[in-house]
Amino acid sequence: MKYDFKSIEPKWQKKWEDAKIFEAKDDFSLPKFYGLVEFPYPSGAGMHVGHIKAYSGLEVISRKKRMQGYNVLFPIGFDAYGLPTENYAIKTGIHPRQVTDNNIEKFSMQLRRVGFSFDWSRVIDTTEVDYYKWTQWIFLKMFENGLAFRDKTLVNYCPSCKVVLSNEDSQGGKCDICKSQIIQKSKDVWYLRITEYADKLLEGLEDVDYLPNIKLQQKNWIGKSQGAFVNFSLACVDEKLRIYTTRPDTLFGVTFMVIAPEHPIIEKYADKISNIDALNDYKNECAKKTEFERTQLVKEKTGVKIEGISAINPITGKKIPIYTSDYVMMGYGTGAIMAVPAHDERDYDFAKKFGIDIIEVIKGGNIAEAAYTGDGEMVNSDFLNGFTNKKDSIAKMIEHLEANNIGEGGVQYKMKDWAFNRQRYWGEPIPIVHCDDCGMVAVPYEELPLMLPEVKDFAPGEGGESPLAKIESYVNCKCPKCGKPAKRETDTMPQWAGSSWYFLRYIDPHNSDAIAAEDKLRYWLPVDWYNGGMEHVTRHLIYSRFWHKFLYDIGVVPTSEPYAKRTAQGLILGPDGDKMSKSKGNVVDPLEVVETYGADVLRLYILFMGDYEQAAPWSENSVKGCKRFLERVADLATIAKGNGVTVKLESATHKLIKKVTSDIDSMKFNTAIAAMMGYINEVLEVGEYTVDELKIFLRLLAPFSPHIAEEMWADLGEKEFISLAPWPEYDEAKTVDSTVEFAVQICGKLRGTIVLPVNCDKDAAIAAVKAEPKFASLLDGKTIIKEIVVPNKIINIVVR
RNA sequence: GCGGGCGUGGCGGAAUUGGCAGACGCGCCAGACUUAGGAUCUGGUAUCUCCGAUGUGCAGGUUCAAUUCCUGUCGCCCGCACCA
Repeated sequence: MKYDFKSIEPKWQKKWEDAKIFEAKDDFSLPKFYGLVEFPYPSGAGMHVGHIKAYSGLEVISRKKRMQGYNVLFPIGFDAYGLPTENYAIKTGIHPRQVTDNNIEKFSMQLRRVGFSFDWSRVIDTTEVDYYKWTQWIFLKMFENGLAFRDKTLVNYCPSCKVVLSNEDSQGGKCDICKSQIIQKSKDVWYLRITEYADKLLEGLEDVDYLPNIKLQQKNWIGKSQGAFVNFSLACVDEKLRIYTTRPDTLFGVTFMVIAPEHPIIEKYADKISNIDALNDYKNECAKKTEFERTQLVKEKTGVKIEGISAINPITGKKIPIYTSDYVMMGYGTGAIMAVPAHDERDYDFAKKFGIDIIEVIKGGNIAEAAYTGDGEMVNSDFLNGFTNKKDSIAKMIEHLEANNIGEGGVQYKMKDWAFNRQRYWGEPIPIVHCDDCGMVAVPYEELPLMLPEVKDFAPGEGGESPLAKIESYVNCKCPKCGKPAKRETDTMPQWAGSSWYFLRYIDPHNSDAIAAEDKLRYWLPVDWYNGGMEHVTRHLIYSRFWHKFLYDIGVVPTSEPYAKRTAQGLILGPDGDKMSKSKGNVVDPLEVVETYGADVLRLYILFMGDYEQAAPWSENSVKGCKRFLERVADLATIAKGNGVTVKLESATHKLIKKVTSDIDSMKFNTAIAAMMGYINEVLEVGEYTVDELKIFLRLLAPFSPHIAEEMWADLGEKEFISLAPWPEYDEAKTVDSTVEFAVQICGKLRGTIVLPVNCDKDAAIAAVKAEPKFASLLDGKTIIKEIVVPNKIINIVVR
């Protein structure tokens, strides 16, 4: 058969679509499989080979599951709100709606051209009214339950994008979108109280099957720590300074305190502080630095002593000085710390620089040289002296603190509440009305969706306000509560909003009464397998788990976790081994590969290039290798004759079914493909093959390269789609040969091999080796010390 | 700094309850077919002082047997980062 992929591929893509064979059925009696891939942001650049890799894994798994009789939901959609589209609209004057529609059309065409078995009847677009109505609905539910609130705080602000960013979007002090330096700015901000779900998000990890490093990253992100809150009395004023510490048992070693430059106590007692100007100068200096710069200055500690007020160590009664320093952050704990210079490196550096006492309370180090952060016996600590286990000493101290009303045990999280608004046009409008009398009032549910209004100018205002603020007809409204004139919230939601629940909408995408029907949610949830990039495992994955857990708590969804299993694919690097980027000119266009080699080759190569979870560089020559393989497969049609089995190939065929089946389940696509290649090499060597055997092989190949599989399947007279044909079964007994080649070692050195019956017992194996002249000569005149036989693998005779 | 991972031919990578290192593919070499070959086919391809020995970053250890386990060390990658 001539391998004419250019005509084969579009033909079968059309047949699949016409027959709707990949549409999931809402037949709850069938076993189900819900495979989810991260839906793309439809950028103008079109698809990237990385998208193909991200989807190909679950594509193969879904296709196999379908052939195994599962009712498979394998959907796709578009996460279409976002800044690139809006920026493009500002630049060109084309409406973001138009830009989005064009890009989605382009992506859809490209995805179809690769032959993915997505259910196109369930496509969603987060910017469509029918979709964002429910995004707003969930927001209102959160508002109703006190999880969405407004607060004035210092925020990460990108002066270039003119937008407030979450901590997650401003990592390293750079804007996640345009990479420019972010600055700190005081602003009214919407938050989602994700911190209230910190424990649930942490505990939920116990019950899900995520890759271990993904779980770990989530744990680190949540950053739970156990410790205690301690209230330090201040001398001169009637005030307690509250701190958080993970080592309350080192309280006897506290020789000073440090508060963040922005700590409110400075302003509150400004009249008592003699060097208030110096403190304000220091604070202003710190405000100029971004958080990034602050965290970069690890070497040299800076700070100012607060003159006029000091603290009292609640346990020793000693008066200790208070300093302000930017190594203490307002955003973590209470913005104040007790400093234990002997046992904390930062406190040690600070104490050395400012000449503060250092008191050892844990034995084991040399505090004249450096802080000792290890474990050891407690000393200089009164009732804690002699404790050697840190758990015990901490427990004892917390007991003491609580008994004397000085403090109490408590926990802290690194994770902060989620800044949930953007001053941008292309996002979901926040359905809230500001009324002078009633405060913040929710738009009534029956008025949803709150439509995004038409504007002429998409650019944000100079003051950083949303473009929506310029539209008076939108802003001015009546308070839903009291009916008086009121103003609408003009900020929109961040891009993460729509993707936080999209997997629920696929289950029932056209439902106008609910997110999805209850019985459908019960049947399809949880997502059985979710695959996506490592870059999303701390933000999107945590946000969407948070939303899901909230929806579970209010009875909307039936499972506490959205995803039963989560994996991540590795990057595809450029041919030069660098990360693909336009500026480096090493980007591979998947559609060009489809044009030149075919979609089947592209899919096969991307899964063959290496371990699915590892990064691997692109190699066009290897693409050609995959092409050659499929051409050889096409030629099998001329070799295959008759029915039944080819004796020489029977066990090879059963072994192959076993290998491919188990390798797909564990995402070891590269070795599954290697096994298929090896098998075909063997078939060509044997030179005979039956149609029955070819049909088995084609079904194994079908999830990887479905078009050629369909074509050859049809050529063999099959009337149904191979995509729906039953997955081949293997007979375990037939996966073993009657004889097996043992490696023969003398004293652990390989001396040759010997063919013996399979499962041959130890004595017979040893006897066979001794009977073989080439081994016998090596044993001549030696004393046998030990004889080791590993069944069907190795025979080792140890001699002296 | 803390946490996680990795290190195997010229290249991508196989091989783990410790059991024949280099599967499969690329590249390369030789040959066949050919006016031609950047097509196809056949054979070869870890290294060396090649009837033998050596070899999975480096140095040790455990074992009949180590890519796999242990100790030390070097190098690279990723995540978090003054988190109290």
